[in-house]
Amino acid sequence: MGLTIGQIAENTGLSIHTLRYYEKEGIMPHVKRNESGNRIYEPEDVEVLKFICCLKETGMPVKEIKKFVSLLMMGEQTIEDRITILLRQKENVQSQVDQLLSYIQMLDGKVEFYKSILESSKKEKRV
Amino acid sequence: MGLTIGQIAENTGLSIHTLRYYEKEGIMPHVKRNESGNRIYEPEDVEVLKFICCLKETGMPVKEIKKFVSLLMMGEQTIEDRITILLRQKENVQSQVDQLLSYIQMLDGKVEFYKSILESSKKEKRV
DNA sequence: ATAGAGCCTAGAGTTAACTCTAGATCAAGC
DNA sequence: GCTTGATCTAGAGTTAACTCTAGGCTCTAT
Repeated sequence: MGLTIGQIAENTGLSIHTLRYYEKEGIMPHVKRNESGNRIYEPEDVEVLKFICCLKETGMPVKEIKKFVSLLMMGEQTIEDRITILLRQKENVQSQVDQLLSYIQMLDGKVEFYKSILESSKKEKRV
Repeated sequence: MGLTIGQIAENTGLSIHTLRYYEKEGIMPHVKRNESGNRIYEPEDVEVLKFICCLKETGMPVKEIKKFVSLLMMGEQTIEDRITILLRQKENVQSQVDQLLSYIQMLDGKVEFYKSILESSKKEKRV
């Protein structure tokens, strides 16, 4: 068993092109092939892919993801390095969240400002 | 009074090139010039620029920022449209935040998993 | 009056991350 | 046996958002 590239594209939202690109670039470890050379994704490949998407979506550049994946493929002696990378990434994401929350404040402030302009122009018309 | 492009670059962190590019692309309204043709940024320009940075940092593409800025320049009759855009952007940012928080969970989960591997390999050595 | 700093424009170049194309294989169904 | 649909590779093309270059002003300090 295992899924074809088309099925994976379907249920990750990534395109087939992107999946092949990820593999070519070493962002995704090599995936097994069947007799006719087609990629077959096993459940653990799907897991890895999802985690890679997490790294990507939180803004880790492809080059660094590549580094992380190469640690992955080197086995258990790289676990401490992987922890270090992930903890740094987590801090990173946390400060992104803080930034975004302050931008929400800013957007809100502007909306309120605009609303107050609308209010006062309504009053003017009423006068 | 007013600030030069170099001073603005200094205190926004944007490069001089980027500031000119923003103006050329209509992302930033036209800035006044002095007698010798150099840009002079007034406090209100700085305000607008900061807000543009907020839109950009929250993921609004340059094309849409452009649209927003053109509404800005059309005056008060576009305020309702601006509110609509900003509220949509706010929702947008809120769901980014939610996403990021769930990714933090995921990173944490992986770190814990790695730590448990380290723990159990320590025990093995001790045995 | 000249050297240097900071500014100008137009337009070319770069980078990251895809995205697509061409030409080929291969298994399944009519 | 032939078409259709999914897959393959290598490599070219695209897009967004800058980033830089060349060649040219203008003000200030020596």
